Amino acid sequence: MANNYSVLELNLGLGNNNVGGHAGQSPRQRCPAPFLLKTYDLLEELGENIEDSTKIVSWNAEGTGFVVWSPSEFSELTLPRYFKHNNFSSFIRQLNTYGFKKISSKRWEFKHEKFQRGCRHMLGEITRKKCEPSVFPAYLKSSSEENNATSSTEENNDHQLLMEENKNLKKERLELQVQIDECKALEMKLLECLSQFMDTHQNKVRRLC
Amino acid sequence: MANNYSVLELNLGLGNNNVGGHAGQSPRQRCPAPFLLKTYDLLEELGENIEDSTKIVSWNAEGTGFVVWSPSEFSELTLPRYFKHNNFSSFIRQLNTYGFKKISSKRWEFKHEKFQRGCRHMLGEITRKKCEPSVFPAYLKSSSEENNATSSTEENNDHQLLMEENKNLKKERLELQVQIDECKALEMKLLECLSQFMDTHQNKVRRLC
DNA sequence: GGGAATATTCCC
DNA sequence: GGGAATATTCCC
Repeated sequence: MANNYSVLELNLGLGNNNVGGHAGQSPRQRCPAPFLLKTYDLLEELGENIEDSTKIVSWNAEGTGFVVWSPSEFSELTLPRYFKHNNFSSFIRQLNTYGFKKISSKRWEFKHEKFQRGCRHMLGEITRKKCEPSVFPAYLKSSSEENNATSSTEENNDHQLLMEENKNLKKERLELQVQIDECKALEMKLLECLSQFMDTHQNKVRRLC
Repeated sequence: MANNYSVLELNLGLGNNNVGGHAGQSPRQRCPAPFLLKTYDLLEELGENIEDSTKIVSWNAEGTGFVVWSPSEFSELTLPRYFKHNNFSSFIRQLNTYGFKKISSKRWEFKHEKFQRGCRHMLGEITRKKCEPSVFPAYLKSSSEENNATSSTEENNDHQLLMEENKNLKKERLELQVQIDECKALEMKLLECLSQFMDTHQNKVRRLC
């Protein structure tokens, strides 16, 4: 009773097939994130068992998205059966993380190009959004902390900024390294191309002489 | 029944007092992480209600650490009342994250200098371990975590290291940027070379015909 | 033990 | 919506 999600949890963590050697940008098939599988299954299962009048959540008419008809019931009843929480906002946060769009201001309807009825196999093409780092971001924003203006506040703040900057620098380093790798790959291709061209050319000239 | 942790969840997320402007390395008082509060409370509450013979988990005799006497019961019964899971290994992972040490090979006993019976107020001084990527090799790190090293010295040292790392990261960034520029320049040359070659080749062939 | 990915929460 | 901290999971 207490753990009525325990069975559902079994398919958690399959997402690790994602990370192996082919973690590139390829749109090829991968093991879908647990969140996507659960959300998809939830729609399929609820669609079967519940008649229209008591719909909590369902695919939209075209099957190109889904609608949460009753957020309160969805949160109370559906969410805890599939996830470790019962907060609608956490569910929305995940949708945003995976690039879903809210497509109506009047009802809770969401779409993702690769999330459609009957297309469970496409879920593997949906990826998490990545965060875009720039070295000097957030700390220009921070407005009102309860200013315990002590002598050490300034120092702490300084320290904070330094850590923030370091973190961003590390992110940036990673990105630069990726750029370099891509650059080198392109170089290789160009060189190959060039040498192949030279061979062809020589042969042609030889024949013509 | 199904959500018997719902009340306990109310104190989740108080940890946000942590993140504001003063989230530095300072050993000053902060709002303890939810994990620490829950683990502490769990020991206090269970200690009151359960007689020795059925102990699942308790403080050790000196109150300087705690013992999980029955991991299986602890996982099944205790964990889900305080956390969103019932996996002993996840609990251990959190202990490690917060710097607890397993201090016996014979039983599940854990200690953290700042985690002691009757000292709920010290929990705020326990921080998560941070991951520290390369730039700064381990040889400058202090070995023993348990030094009560005076606050200001530690802070200064930390700040020093941070600035050093920051400097190195910027240097490295510059080098990476140079690499990228070189790479791109080479690319350009290769492309030029290729196009020039193609021209020459065409001319030659034309002449030879 | 700890790295790293995903999940959940809180805040802007 | 999304940034960022903490929590949970899986893997080495």
